[in-house]
Amino acid sequence: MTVGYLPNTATWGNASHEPPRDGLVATSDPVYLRVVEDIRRQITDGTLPPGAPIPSRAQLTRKYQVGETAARHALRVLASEGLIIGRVGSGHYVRERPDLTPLHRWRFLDHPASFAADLQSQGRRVTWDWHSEPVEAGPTIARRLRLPESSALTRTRYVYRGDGKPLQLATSFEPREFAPHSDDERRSLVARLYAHGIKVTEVVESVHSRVPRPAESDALQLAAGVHVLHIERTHWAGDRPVETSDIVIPGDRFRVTYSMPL
Amino acid sequence: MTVGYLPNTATWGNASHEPPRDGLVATSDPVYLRVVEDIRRQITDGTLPPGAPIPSRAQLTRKYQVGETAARHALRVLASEGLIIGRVGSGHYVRERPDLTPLHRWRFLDHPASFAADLQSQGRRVTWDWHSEPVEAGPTIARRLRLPESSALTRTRYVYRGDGKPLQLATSFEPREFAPHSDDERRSLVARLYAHGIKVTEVVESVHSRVPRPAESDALQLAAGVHVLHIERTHWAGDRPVETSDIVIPGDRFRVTYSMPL
DNA sequence: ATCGCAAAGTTGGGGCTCCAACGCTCATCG
DNA sequence: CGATGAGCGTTGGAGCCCCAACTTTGCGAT
Repeated sequence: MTVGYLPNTATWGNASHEPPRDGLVATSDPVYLRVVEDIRRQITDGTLPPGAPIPSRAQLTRKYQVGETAARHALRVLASEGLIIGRVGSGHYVRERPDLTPLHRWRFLDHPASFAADLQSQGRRVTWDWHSEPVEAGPTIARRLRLPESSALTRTRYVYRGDGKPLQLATSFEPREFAPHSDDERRSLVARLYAHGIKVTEVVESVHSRVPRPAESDALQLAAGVHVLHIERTHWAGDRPVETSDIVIPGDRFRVTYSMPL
Repeated sequence: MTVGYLPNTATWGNASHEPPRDGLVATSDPVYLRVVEDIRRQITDGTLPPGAPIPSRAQLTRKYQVGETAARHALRVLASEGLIIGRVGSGHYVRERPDLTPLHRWRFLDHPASFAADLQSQGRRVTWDWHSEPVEAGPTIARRLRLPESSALTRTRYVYRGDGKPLQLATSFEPREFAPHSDDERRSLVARLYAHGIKVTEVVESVHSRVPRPAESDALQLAAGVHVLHIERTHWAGDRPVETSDIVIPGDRFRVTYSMPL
């Protein structure tokens, strides 16, 4: 069935065909954008509340008089924007966006796991495990710790979980001579360094957003399209960096807050 | 790891064609993912440096023995991740990612435009303009300022530009009676409030990452797939919030840094 | 040696179709 | 009355094709 190809009515110039027909024209060039914009508007202005079903591909083609490709493309764009989420066999729905749990970075500053402490203070059960191993600094970390690239460091990787689900990854780098040897020593970085005659005076954090690396996406069980917040934290003793770590958290579930007294 | 799925023998029977042929098979479920993962790996490990050309659709179909749809889909995914960028008529290229300019949020705390001050201290020319208008608080801002929803506020929208290009959007909300009436008053929020007998004691910032709203994407001239960093900043006088603003910056060009003394 | 132009290649918008895995609903059977 | 299963609808992967707008390249003419 379906022999030869039909003319394929106007891919580009559908000038003469129909009068505007749909409310305000807008005539925005790509057809799928008309669909995207219309649905996006309905989501942001609340016409379609979280959980509401989005018309299916078939329905969209009818409603907006577009081909299946366009309908499909529109849905994919909205999904990659995180506005809707598709469930196979069921349909697309307006994404319930979990409200962003605040992480109060300035409290619990010297705590074995400030992250866990903060969440626990919010009544969540947080567990974590870690793994330490000796490494060489390498270019990036060497620059951050102002050490030669071949410096002997201890790298500790942490995985934090809330009620089983992974919430945060952290990787800490510190000169090997400072590394903790017991669980007790691990408790406080500041106390540990103090025992070596080093007084930590300042903690600097640098926050940026990026696409998760595949391993992170995997470890944090991230949905497609969600970014991560990457916090580079460095402990300083005067003008000397003594420890640095990379903290990675799902961008769709957390916000980090900082308080600065005047 | 490795969640693993089912066999998935070629959907539309070209089953018998050729033997695996390509290095380690991996057989990861969707075909397009094989392409995505391979290219992503090459980009992240530096095999494909920034600016390097990505094989075209046609070349990908040959190289990976996939259909055009899959090749296309792979490229779209990589583009929406911000790893590559497509130029019509030319090809796809590994995205040059501008290194992240740090914004030192704790310096210049009470400056008319801490943002501009920071960048100017880095030797950039920053200009900005603003527009004020009276508004009602509305649910969100009312909560942030702990005021009734119908409170009379002044909203000021700022657009900051560096060498002409837009870099940051900011929207500030403050009770109408505190709003500046002259350029001079605008200079310092803290001084202005002090004139009303209010002593700002603390600035709290909450950082999260999200997809830009269309208007923001437009105003900041964002490429597809880049997120924004959204900073909610509130000035507090004791336990009373006196001003709050939303600061939006391109997530692919900036990082925000905070310093916390111990 | 340089200019101009045509051919070839590439992206991005669209179109159509097939199919597997899965969800939902409803009627039928025990 | 409750469980079960068939059928329909929906997503998502995949394939193929057409075309407009644009870049790049290489060739031939000046």
